Amino acid sequence: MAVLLLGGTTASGKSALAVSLAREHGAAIVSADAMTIYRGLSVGTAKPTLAERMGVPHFAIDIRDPDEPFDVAEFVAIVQDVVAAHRHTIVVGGTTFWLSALVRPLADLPPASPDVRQRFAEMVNPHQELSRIDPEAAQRLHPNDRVRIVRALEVHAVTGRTQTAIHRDGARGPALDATVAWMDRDDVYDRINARTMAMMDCGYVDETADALRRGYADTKPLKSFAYRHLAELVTGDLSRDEAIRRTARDTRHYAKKQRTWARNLGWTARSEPEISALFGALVSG
RNA sequence: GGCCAGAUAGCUCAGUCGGUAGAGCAGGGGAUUGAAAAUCCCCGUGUCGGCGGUUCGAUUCCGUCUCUGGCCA
Repeated sequence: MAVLLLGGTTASGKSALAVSLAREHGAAIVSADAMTIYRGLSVGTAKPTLAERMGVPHFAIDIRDPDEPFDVAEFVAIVQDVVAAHRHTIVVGGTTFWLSALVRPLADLPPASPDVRQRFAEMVNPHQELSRIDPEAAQRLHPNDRVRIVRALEVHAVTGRTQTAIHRDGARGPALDATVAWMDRDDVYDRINARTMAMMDCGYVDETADALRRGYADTKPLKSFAYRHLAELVTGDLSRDEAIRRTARDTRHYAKKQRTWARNLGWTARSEPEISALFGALVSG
């Protein structure tokens, strides 16, 4: 039984490699991607096509509508199920936080509680409130990082304990027994630029317009850089060139942030042949 | 060949009434424990085109050369 976590910068070619390895060795694939979970958003998320997925069972793709919630913990649970049910598994994707949660398991924190979260989000100075409740967390977090501050307050409100204390208890379960590989390439920026252009010829605009028509304008994926600028193009607030430019730029920034994760997790890039050999050894070992 | 305008950060340019310079874009570094393609923080030394001159001091003024535009021949 082999489990490979294949991470990489966006447009590094990891999905294609994952599929070819899965075909060769009969593995299942779990997509570790916060965007490809959404139905109806395929072009802008660079989701592998049905043809590309052919012959390989894929998981965590098209499992939510754009307005439905999903989080890391659910992702981890999917991975665990798939690993338990299949001989070999490849978890492939660029959502580094999700990948890291497999290797460095999460603490026993409660899931999101929208009502509670909403309450704190409306606070004028949540950071001050957090200083009172969980000083260590407040110290750790920049006063402007409202998302994390509100989350820490939410954890306290729901559990009666501070996030800091729960973190101190340690992980809820063991790390996944898996091998990690990271992919990157020097020309990733060029590939991102080219891919963004190519998406325009594959129905990117129509897909965005369609999502807007269905009332998903304020949902998470439509607010992400994958659709934010395209949405402005559809509504006539942005020129086509500018929408493409900004989308490609944000995608480049995203790749850079992925590199930061990889660096800090100690994941160094390996070539495709190296990764193929690695997985081959895992499968037969 | 003559005249005019430029030459400053990777790019586009601003600016310094003479005290060695800063915006946008691009780029880089970091944080990250159920929103993560989200959210947040930090980062600008560059022969101011070359060489001379004036000056205590020149990227700034003057001369000259080179290059790039434009106009006139």
